[in-house]
Amino acid sequence: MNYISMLQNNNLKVTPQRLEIVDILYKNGHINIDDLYKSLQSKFPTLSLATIYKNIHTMCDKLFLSEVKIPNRKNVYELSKKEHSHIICLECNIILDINLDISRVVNEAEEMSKFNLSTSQIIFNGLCPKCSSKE
Amino acid sequence: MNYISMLQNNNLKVTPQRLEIVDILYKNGHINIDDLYKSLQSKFPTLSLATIYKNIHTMCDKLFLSEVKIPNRKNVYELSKKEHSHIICLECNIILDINLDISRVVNEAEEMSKFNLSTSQIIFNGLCPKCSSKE
DNA sequence: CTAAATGCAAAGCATTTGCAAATAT
DNA sequence: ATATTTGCAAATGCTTTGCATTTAG
Repeated sequence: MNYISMLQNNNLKVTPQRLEIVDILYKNGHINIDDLYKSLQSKFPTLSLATIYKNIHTMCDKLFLSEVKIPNRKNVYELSKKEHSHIICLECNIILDINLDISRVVNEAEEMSKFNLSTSQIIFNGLCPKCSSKE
Repeated sequence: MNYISMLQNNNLKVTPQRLEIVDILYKNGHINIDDLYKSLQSKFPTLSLATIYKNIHTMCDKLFLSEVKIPNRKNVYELSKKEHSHIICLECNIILDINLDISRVVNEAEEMSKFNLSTSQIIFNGLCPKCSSKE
């Protein structure tokens, strides 16, 4: 699906700033506000942080962006997609998506807690292959 | 293990403020800075937020407190214990600990990613039994 | 042409810092 | 007696708001 219709479907005007924000998110996967700001500076020298905050929040409200809260780190944002887990290298800080079958664990959690579960967040921390081999 | 030796073992002086903070954490399980502040007001009318922040951070640094980052909520703190997951009611906001066997999922994540995993955070969202029955 | 978005400056919160006074050991 | 901790006030930093100007549709 292309960014333009994604914005239009949500009654958001297609501005160059928004297109670039979405493009950066698409290419980077996960990015925090400051890095996003830095990435946008060259293309939009006058762009303000306020614009980024406003856009990130409207897009999160429209549910096509998601906020990811990672321990000891600034929040990062990603384009919403099928529920997935995150895996983070404690050395080089790379963040990857990973699709796991967690149904067993969810079922166990429901049985134990008697909760009716709807969503979950899973973050794994460790060392990526490159950083592992350097130790 | 008692709070006093927990503080002493970490070269922290045993002040009434610290004892009460730890006691509240022990009784509440999970609490955010503001609620902690409110809970302490009656016992310590002059206690300042700065003291809470300083203490929470030194205790987190000493690793006997842990910060839990929950989507759409303020960070909460808990006494460190065996790794466990959290389960949160979207209706009444209660936060519970749950001990699950996640070894299969961790193994699968390691195989798929080739990461060397050390820790993980898992948060489940849903409705608790009480809130489920009200719907 | 109109409603929405941008960008600036100011305001608002949450958190941290500096420092004098109080306290634990 | 000394080093640490507390609590205040000020400072910092991140995020939001208000508003005039610009832009998309």
